[in-house]
Amino acid sequence: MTARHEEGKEREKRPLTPANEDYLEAILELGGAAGAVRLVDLAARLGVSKASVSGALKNLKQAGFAEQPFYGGITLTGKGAEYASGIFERHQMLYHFLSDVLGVEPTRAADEACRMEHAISDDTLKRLTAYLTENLRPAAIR
Amino acid sequence: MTARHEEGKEREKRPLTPANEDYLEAILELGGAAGAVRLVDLAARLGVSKASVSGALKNLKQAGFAEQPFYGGITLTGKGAEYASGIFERHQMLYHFLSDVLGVEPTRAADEACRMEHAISDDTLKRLTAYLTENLRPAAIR
DNA sequence: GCAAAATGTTAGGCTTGCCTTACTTTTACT
DNA sequence: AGTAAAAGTAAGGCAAGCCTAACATTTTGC
Repeated sequence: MTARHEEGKEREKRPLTPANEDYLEAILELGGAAGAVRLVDLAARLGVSKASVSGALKNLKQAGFAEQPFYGGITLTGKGAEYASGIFERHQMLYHFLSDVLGVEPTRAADEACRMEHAISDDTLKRLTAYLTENLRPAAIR
Repeated sequence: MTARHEEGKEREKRPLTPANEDYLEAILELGGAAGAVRLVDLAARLGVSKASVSGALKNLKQAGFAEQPFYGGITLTGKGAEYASGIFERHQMLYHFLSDVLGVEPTRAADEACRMEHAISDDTLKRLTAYLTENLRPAAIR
């Protein structure tokens, strides 16, 4: 969308929009890597309408990240689970950094982690994880 | 826009959209706190069309962040300069962390800092700054 | 001082994401 | 089995941001 952040070269493309990444992440969180989730629960979790979930799900299914064999049975494909785990991990690491290291208030930390998790690359995630593991080990890695 | 990140309570509202924040930041970077900037240069800097800048500028002027007394003379108001500085500082600190602390490659670090700078609160900025200043002082604070 | 080049603005469109309202389909309970 | 509740889909809208093309204005450079 945004032209100013031109993905000119091969700047580690993201196949999914931030919103879609959120949906994927929520499926993982509600159902685990294999469990089935209901559309209605996703809507409640994300605070959006059923219609929004339905629409987003269409993309995820087409792109091969999710499946829905019958009424209510939304699951992740292998590819989807892997992708979702990546997002989830970004969230955890950012939350950990904000909350445990910087001391940001939990609610705020969660909120900000949610918005940053779509911005960092695999490379940065790896480095952040290493940094947090090596340099500081407060609380536990969650 | 997004409902899922409900700004329900008083969750430190941001008066400007991320895009508008980018415009403001670019005005600061091109012209300094007081210097005048041309629309065309903003467009080039941000990689968008003149029309997009013109449109965004209308908001910024109406909201009292920018002024344009004559052809090409785009400047920041006091309020605008302050706001822009805040965004700029977020960018600097995030870049510093990514690049100097985590060792992320400069181009990538700049890119990711750009996208995270709209997500962090004043409080987090303060904490991040303190953390970087106290715990690590690699290279210089830039 | 006047035409050409540079600059800025308007109008009209497209995409993404989200919402509401009104269906349809499935499940669940008696 | 048959109806009420729950779940899912479709249609129509809205706002943010961006684009192009056409138009208006201002500088510039003979």
